[in-house]
Amino acid sequence: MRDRASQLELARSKSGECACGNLRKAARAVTQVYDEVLRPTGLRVTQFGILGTTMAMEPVTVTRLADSTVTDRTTLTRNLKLLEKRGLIRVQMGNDRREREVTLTAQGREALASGLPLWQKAQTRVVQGLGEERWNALREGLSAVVSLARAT
Amino acid sequence: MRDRASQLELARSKSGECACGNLRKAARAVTQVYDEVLRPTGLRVTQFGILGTTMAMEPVTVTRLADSTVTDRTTLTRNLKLLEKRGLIRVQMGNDRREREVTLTAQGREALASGLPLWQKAQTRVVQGLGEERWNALREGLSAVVSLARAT
DNA sequence: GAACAATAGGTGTATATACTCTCACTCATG
DNA sequence: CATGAGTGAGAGTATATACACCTATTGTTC
Repeated sequence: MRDRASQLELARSKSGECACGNLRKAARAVTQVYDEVLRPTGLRVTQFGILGTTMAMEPVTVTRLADSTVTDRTTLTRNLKLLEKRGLIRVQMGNDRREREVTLTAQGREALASGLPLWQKAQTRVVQGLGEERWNALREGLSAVVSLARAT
Repeated sequence: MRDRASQLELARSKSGECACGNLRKAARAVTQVYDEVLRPTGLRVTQFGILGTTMAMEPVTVTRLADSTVTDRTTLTRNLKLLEKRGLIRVQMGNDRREREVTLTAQGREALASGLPLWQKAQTRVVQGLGEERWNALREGLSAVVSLARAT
């Protein structure tokens, strides 16, 4: 059963089981819901999320923010640049001059506060659609997956 | 309690709860595991997944493949182009000349078969790390999320 | 205190993703 | 069969993502 043909049969039968594929698929699907709802704000869910996390951690360095969101540091650098260009965040040198400290601007806080009801709308749609119980289970599963992947 | 300050307090407290943010975070984390393991094949998990899905559905049109993977059609077009350039798939005109039919090449089947053990390694790491039971619950939750998002 | 390791960050390049717009083709309808 | 609606696909543009490599600063060790 180790010949090429049976390997291919195996691949065919397993093509829908990939943990990564299923996670990415769900992320794409849900991203479209949130992006659609957030559209009036001119922000995507990724950007809105960075604003929220920054709010919760500020002042915060690029690396700490990247760790917290499980994003590559260089990815975050580029995402931050877009928000900075729009005047929603400030990125300035820290005491340790290797570090950059990220903070929200007044405009950024405004954008976050005014987008919150829209975010809540999308969130409610998903959470109620799943049901609280299922949502809690999913949330826990996602959290476990992240820990597991990071530990590797 | 509807003033700006309390809105911001709310945003701060909810910044970790976002369904979309959590899904995307988990997808990033797991993608790194799979991409790392698949590295010897020169394929990323996205590409490997497209090969697998194509295998299961071939011959398949671009739109049907896009629907099945919950990917925007234009995204898939670009992903397919990379695989075509490497000679792993063939994209040719269908009987309905608007359609493009995607099939695996011999080289594509070879890549899929030879990458399968590596994929299995990553998959096992995640599934066993979570435990079968939790993994099944997660899988079901992801599936529900996709249905829900698509229905919108 | 000079040399080197360690840490924080950015650039170049490549893939992944989706929206808008456009083109090509098919089909239904008169 | 002409014409317009509907369908399948690609191009232009912009964001999201990460790896390899690089620079600047800090800390450590002799």
